[in-house]
Amino acid sequence: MTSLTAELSAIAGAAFAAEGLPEELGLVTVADRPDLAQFQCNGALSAAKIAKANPRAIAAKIAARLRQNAILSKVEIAGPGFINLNVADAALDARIAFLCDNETIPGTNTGQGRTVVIDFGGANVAKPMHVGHLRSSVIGDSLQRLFRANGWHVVSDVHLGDWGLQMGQLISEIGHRGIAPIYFDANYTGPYPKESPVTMDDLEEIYPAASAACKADPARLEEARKATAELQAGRPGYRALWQHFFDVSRVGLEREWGSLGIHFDLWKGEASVEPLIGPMIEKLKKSGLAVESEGALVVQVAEPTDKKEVPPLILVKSDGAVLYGTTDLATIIDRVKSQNPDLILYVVDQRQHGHFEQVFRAAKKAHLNGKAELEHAGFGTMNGPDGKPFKTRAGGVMKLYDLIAMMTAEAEARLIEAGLASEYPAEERAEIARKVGIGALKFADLSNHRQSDYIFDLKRFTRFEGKTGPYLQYAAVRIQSILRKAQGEGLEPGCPAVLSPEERTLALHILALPDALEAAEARRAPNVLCDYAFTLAQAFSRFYSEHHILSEANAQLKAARLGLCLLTLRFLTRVLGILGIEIPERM
RNA sequence: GGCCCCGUAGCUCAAUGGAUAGAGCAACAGCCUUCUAAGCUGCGGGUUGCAGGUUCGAUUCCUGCCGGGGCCGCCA
Repeated sequence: MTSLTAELSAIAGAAFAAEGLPEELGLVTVADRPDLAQFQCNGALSAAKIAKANPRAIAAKIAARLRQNAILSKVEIAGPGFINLNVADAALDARIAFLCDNETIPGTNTGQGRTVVIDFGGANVAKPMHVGHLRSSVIGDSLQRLFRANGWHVVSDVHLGDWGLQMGQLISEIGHRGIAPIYFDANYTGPYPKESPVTMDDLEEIYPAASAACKADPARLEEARKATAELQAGRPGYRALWQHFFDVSRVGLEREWGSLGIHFDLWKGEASVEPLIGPMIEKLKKSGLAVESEGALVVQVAEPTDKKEVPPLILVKSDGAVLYGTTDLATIIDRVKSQNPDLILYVVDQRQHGHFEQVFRAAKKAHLNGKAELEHAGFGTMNGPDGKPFKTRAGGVMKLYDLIAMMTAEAEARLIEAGLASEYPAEERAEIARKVGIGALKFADLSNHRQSDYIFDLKRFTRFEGKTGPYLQYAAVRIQSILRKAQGEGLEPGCPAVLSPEERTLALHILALPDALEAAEARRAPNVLCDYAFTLAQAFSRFYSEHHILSEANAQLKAARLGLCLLTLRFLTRVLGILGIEIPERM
């Protein structure tokens, strides 16, 4: 599906070219002034600079050429040289008819089969997911859906944190507690029990205790460091214990992400690239990139042009253990080898920007990244009402599970409060509340600009009025309801025709989907799609309040309007789907 | 101290260098014997932190300052 703006840009581009001007000047966008026109082209203004000519004179020449084209019903010059354009209703009808005849799900093909690896999720083994994981999960998932819609081959990888100091902390804590002495017996080499000595619940208690112990006692921290290094060096008991942590955690994490409708293609982690680390370090040493500094092995990544001080990337600590920069580097090697991607996208907290800069520089210096662009798509934090990162009332970190439960409960309270879904079976109402609660949370998160922080506001997010997830879900549900009723009356949706201003605005917005998809991809910005979905729902609401559909006497007109309902529903469902938001059957 | 991000309506947030800076919430005034009023229509609301610069044109790009957040070698 190509957008109207793309079609018009091509037409205007040809006109500029015919005047001996750059074709790119023909870029046509949706008008900033809907009161004046549907579309605009600002190329004459830029052309004036290039050709050192009067912009209005250039605009006049372009306009004369554009008027030859039947797709345009209006071509006007305004202000210093804006070219304002309207598209003929017949042209709109033709394009809408094409969409109705084709069941293909609208998307674009900016990807053209290129491969992108998207690294998101950011969870750690043995640690419950908390609110800090929400944004990476929700934004990352939306981006993987978006890139797929745009014709990319997407490989999503959860890249679990499973190889750092926290593993050593857990191991040494378990050693202290004497829970499973067999794993600590240096003389015993296996086999080890198949059953994990700890459950996920155990780990959730043990990890904070281990972390606190290390904070309070330097000796314990030293122990944890030693255990980490030994784990990485391959001590069998520790490896076996580690495998139990991983397996137990994965079950819990899959359930948790599953409840959010989020899935990963790969469940790799830092540890999975462990076999690549040794050879990588050898190679870096040989090439002279890896050098010793203050007892550690590092790669210098500072550039003479740097304004700031860029610290070296540490590959191996003085105690022999590796850091996440090391595994990140090895992971690039793994991904290039197994996927040969064109792009690797890291959906990780903005605060780690410096870290990725180091890793990317090191990777490029060592030519590890193949043909892949390396890009950090950072995001801001979800804050509490005080503007500081979100905490529970007690001041602790809120678990993601609890946050979702809170959203769902609030959504159900709102449903009951509004007297909705009250006659539905309790089970269905709970399912609606789940979809609405999660939809509210995702939409609130995604509608903010990715890089900025935002304030969590339970009441505002779950509101059914305004720019919220529930409003959009409701808009879709309402259309579904009309179509169901129509079906009950034996009515078939027909091909829409643009007859009224409301229908025209709605049709124009439907045809603008590719622009939204492309802009969202280019900026890695789901909020663009949130805007699109909201504006689409608003345009539909205006159409809906202006034209009664089922009571329309003219059968042909009724079918045409039902067709517009169906098309709007398809597009709304599609966009919400890319945002990872489900629509209930009814509400 | 150095560097990065942010500062837009009362509140929460948008806006590839373009016209009169937009939404939502809140306030006010209308619209339901008809498809779910969780909606629609109308109405206000701004020195885009401050001061310069580049440009025909700046919320956007550059410089400085003020304010908030973050990062700055052996955690992730």
